[in-house]
Order: sequence, then structure tokens, then C-alpha cells
Amino acid sequence: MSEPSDTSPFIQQRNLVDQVADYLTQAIIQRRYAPGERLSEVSLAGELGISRAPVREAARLLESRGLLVSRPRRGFFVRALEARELGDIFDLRLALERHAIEHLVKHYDTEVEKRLSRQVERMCEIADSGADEGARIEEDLKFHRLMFEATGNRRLLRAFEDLSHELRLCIALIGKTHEAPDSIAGSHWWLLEALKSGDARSCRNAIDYHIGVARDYVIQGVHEAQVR
Amino acid sequence: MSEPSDTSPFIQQRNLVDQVADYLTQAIIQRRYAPGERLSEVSLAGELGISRAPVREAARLLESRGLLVSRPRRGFFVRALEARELGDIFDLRLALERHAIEHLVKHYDTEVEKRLSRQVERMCEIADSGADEGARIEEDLKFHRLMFEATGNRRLLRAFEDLSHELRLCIALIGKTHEAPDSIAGSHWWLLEALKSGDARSCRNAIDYHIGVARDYVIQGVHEAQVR
DNA sequence: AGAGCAAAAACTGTCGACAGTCGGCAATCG
DNA sequence: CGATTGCCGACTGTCGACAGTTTTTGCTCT
Repeated sequence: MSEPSDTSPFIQQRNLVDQVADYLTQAIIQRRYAPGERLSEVSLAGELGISRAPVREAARLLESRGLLVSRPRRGFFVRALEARELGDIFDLRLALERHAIEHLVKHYDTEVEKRLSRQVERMCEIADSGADEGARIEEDLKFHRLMFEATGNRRLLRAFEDLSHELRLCIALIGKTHEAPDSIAGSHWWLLEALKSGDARSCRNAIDYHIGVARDYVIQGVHEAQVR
Repeated sequence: MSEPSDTSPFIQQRNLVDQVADYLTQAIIQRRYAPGERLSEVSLAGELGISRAPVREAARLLESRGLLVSRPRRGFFVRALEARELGDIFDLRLALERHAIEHLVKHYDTEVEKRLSRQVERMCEIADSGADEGARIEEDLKFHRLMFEATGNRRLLRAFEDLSHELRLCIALIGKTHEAPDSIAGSHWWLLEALKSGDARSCRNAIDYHIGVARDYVIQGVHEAQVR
């Protein structure tokens, strides 16, 4: 009741496709494959000790998530994001988040506010504990995921989750080196403040600023990484 | 060429996966498969005279587009939309279209306005010519697609195209019987009027009304179809 | 030595086959 | 007569293989 688990509570052996998809996702996010690099189905299947069929299906899945691109008769390539696409991605994110927060302030719920509040506390704790960046990014995304979940619109949530994969790809493009650890976590308090104020305009301003900062952070980071 | 022959649709020139995807999409939109119906890979492959591999990949593609759902070890089923999901879908559409029209009114371009204008004229012609509903729906979607295209944000366009497949599914749930032929086509003039006014608030009101009408139309239509 | 061409290697798209699993049906037990 | 259990058919998940295409390699000619 506390957690709505979509899957069965019992052990369900996951099929190879999902496992390969997770493996590839991690490999791409951790930059074990370079952007634009070609993925050979045969060698991948060989490395994993399986046949090509599950590899192909997993690759198709990642293609639909925007992590891979396929060219006919050429195979799959790790998606290489152009600088222009970064702006597009964050612009779409802005549209989604504006809609979500507008819904939340319209149908205010203390329970939702409490859940979001707990998540921000968690983010601050993790930031202070000096966890690696991957964990911090995940907790950040989780906060926003909670927002979309709280709207009750599953299709909206799905749109955000689809976008999340590309957001992780954006982050992955930046080198590991950078600062600003807990200020990012703390900045989410402002969103909650705006929500609690009950003013739609404040919420819009807050989310515009929040996403704008994130966008600038990523764009500048990628730019520096490309110059280097 | 528009109708797939019932006997044995010979598919052999393009990518098999894409062709099967198109074939299945048409079959679902035309309600040749009932919502919730199970799709057998073997029988489908047999009907099309091909092997299961392309069928599986095409089904995965349609799953990512929301036309099919897959249950592990059970196969693929035609997505059966709940009434609640209809609201979610149009709510997301509202978020996307608000964002698009806001962008267009901010970066006004007479060339864009001309293209949209031509499309509305075309829609009115088609409505007067008494074409079938499928064609009218496609032209309607094409108008909105032009809007997203004009924003220059490809990711936003992709989000709309993803949603378009589900919108077609919504329409397909309604029975063929209904009226309001050219009034829908003409209603798009109001969007153009709002755009030309250059007022962001007018645009937002116009798109809210436009999408709201479409949503109510679909929800009521599906409700009537279910009662019947 | 460099450019162009041809052969080969590698890869993808597609196919048929096998094994494990799921749902339905019938036989058995209470 | 109803509920349970074992069996059977059908189907999915996965595999290895073949054919056509693309890319690489190696050779020849200028």
C-alpha cells in the first residue's frame, strides 16, 4: 500500500532483453561507449554469452528511449547529442514540469508536499555525505519524478521518464569534474516554497528558474567538455 | 495500394520491420483487431508470409508507441484505453500544444502563419469534399504537427508524434458514426487568429478551448461507444 | 608512392528450430 | 457435484545459420 509496485511481488526471472537493456544503459551512461560509437550485435552478444536476438530487441528499446540511433543496414550507434539538441531537450522538460507544478499547485495536497519534502531532505543528506555524482543525479531525478507521479497523470509521468533517459545522457556528456554539490539539492526547497505559497505565478517562476539553471549547467558543461 | 489485400499481402521491398509496423498500425486504427485482443506472433508471421523476428521487432516498436502492450511470456495485446487514460492523454497534449503555441507567438513568423493557413484551407476543402473520417483526422493532426515543426524543437515534435499514435487510437475507439464535419476544420482559424493577434494570453485561451473541445468530443464518443 | 579497383571479411536482416512456460481441459479426489 | 491436480497444446524466449550488403583490405596500375 505504501509502494505501488507494478510488478508481481514474487521473484520473476527477468528476460534477457531487459537485462541487456539495463547493461547497455549503464554502459552508455558511464561512458564506456563513446558517443557515436558503433555497437556490433555479434560482438555484444559474444561478450554477454547470448545470441543476437535479445541484443537486437534491447537495442530497439534503447533506440526508442533516445540512447541509441539506428541506421538501416549499418546497425546501432550511441547517440551523439548536438549542442542544439540539449536546448530542445530542456525546453521540452520545461513544458512538462510547468504543467506538472501547475497541476500540483491547483490541487494542493499536504501528503504530496510531505513526500517531496522528505525527498529533498534525502538529497541534502546524500549531498553532504559526499556520494558520487551518479547517486545525486538519480535522487534529483527522483524528486522530479515524484512531482509527476503526484499529478496522477500516468501519461505525463511516462513522458517525463522517456525524457529522463536523455537527461542522463546529457549529464553523461559532461566530464565527471565539477562542483556545486549541495546547493543543487537545496535549490529544490524553493520549488516547495512556491508550491506552499499556492500562487501559480510563483510556481511558474520557480520552475522556470530551476530548469533554466539546470539547462545552463548542462550546456556550459558540455561546451567545456567539447573544447577540452 | 492503399488497401492491403486480405489474401496474402506480399511485403518484400522495404524494411520488413517498418512494413509490419505500418501494417499493424493500420489494422489497429481500423479496428480490425479488437482492443485487448491478443496478437499471436506465429499466426501473424504466417499471414504475412514472413518469420517471427520482424513481427516481434515491429510489435516492440508499436509497444513503445503505446499501441500495444506486452505481458511477459504472454505476448502482445492491443492496448485497451481506459476512460481515465483518455483524460491523461489530452492533458499531456494540452501541455505540449500550450508550449508550442507560446513559442510561435513569441517568435512570430509570417511564413509559418502562411503554411498553417494553407493547411487549414486544405482541411476545409477536404471536409467539404466529404472525404472519409480517417483522412480528415490525418489532416487535423497534420496541422498540429506543422505547429510543432514550426517551433524548431525536434524533441518537442517527437513528443507530439509519439502522442499522435495514441490520439489515433483514441479516435479509433469511437464508432464511425458522428457528425461535425467542417466545423472542426474551421475551428482552427481561431488558433491562427490568436497567433496573429500576438497576444500570448489569447493563444493560451484558444489552445485550451481547442484541445478541450477535442478532449470532450473523444471522451463523450468513447463513453457512448461503451454504453452501446 | 598514390589512386583506383577488386576480393574478402564483417555485419545486418531474416529465417527455421528447439526448449521452457503458460493457460485450458480432463481425470481424480473429497 | 465441486474443487484440485496432472497433462496437453500453444506460444514465447532464445538460439544458430544463411543471404545480401557494407566496409575493409590488399593488389594493381599509373
